[in-house]
Amino acid sequence: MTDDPIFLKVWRTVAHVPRGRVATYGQIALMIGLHRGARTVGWALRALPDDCRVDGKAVPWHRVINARGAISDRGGGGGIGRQAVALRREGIAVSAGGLVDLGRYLWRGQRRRS
DNA sequence: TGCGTGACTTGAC
DNA sequence: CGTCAAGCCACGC
Repeated sequence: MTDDPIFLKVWRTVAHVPRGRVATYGQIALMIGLHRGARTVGWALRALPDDCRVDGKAVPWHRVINARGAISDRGGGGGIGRQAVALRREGIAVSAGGLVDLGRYLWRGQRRRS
């Protein structure tokens, strides 16, 4: 596991996010040991296969959003719309602008300093 | 070996 | 609440 590529760790960590909850890139980064690699997490998700499956497990990439609680704009492919729909489908309230209430849906309730 | 790139974060204005 | 700039990490060429 420690020898596995970063993106593999990211996928596995994301796969641990329970249904109906969301996690931020920074949070995922912290869990895999990258205290400042939120961008790397995004990079890893970008490399995620279309099947969204790793090691036979589905990777809920749609549960990963940025620290503002907004869906990242990956610039095309209509991905954000798809992600918003997927989140609502799990019972997560998503505003018209694609914003999610982190204080209510954030996984494990972990938050950074205020 | 070094530079550019990106689904990010945070602090300032 | 909106935009700007700087920082950080891993990967591909």
